[in-house]
Amino acid sequence: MDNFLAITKALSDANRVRALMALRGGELCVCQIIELLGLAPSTVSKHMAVLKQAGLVKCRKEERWMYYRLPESSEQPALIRSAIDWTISLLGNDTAIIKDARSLRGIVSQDPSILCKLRRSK
Amino acid sequence: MDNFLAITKALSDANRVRALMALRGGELCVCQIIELLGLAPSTVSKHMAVLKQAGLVKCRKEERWMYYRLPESSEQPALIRSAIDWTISLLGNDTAIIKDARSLRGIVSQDPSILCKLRRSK
DNA sequence: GTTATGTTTCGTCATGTGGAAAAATGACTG
DNA sequence: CAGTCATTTTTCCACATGACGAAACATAAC
Repeated sequence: MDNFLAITKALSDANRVRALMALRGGELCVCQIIELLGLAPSTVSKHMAVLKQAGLVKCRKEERWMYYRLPESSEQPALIRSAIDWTISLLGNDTAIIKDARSLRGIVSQDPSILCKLRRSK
Repeated sequence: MDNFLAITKALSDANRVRALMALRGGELCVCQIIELLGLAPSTVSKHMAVLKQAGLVKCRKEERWMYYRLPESSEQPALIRSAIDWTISLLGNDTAIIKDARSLRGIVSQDPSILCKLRRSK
């Protein structure tokens, strides 16, 4: 029950769901998710921690950057796979999610360091 | 997205999930759900309203009693059916849910009016 | 040591959960 | 048929939790 509630709570916020769905195309750096959602770094960091706590995402640190990704099949309990599949099946055609996928194409085409520079200069 | 979030929010509270799962065996009167959850009537009423708003339950009023039930196939959009099936598949074997199913057998064996009388005398 | 990236801490505001009391609705009774 | 009782919902309030950003902190590259 606790695992289930951790998942449904993690999925009950629009920004977290957007971040989760954005990872369908592969891992993303935190600064790329910040750019996608348009939120403060601290807020995005906490959202990702909630998703991670629920088991819905994994992360790895490479040099300066923290990358988040969907768990691979091998590290995916049935509960998690089922939740992600369910979410994708219900939101794959959602307007906001499709819009995010479009803006992501622009975001991932740039190097993370450029995104960070641009954000600092705002 | 809004429908999805209404569902995940409704499913992110243990008492609401317990109430939803309790309806698997058929419709229940509010006073039976009050007995099952051990919460105040006003609290249970609000929980059921959240589930109803999300489309996860339907209700009908008969005489003094309000009965809640899972939506039938005919009145079940794919989004809802998928959510309920998903919840059942993940929680059907949950300890707390099984315990609830057991205590429900005692609760439904009594007439609703007896339950209400007992509660008032507490 | 300085700069860059992300997280943690802190404070604020909004939302959620809970119960008591009042209100709404339906049934019963003298 | 006015009045009471029974059941559920609505309203009100207290308290807890959650979302957000700014600033301080941690960690890694240069």
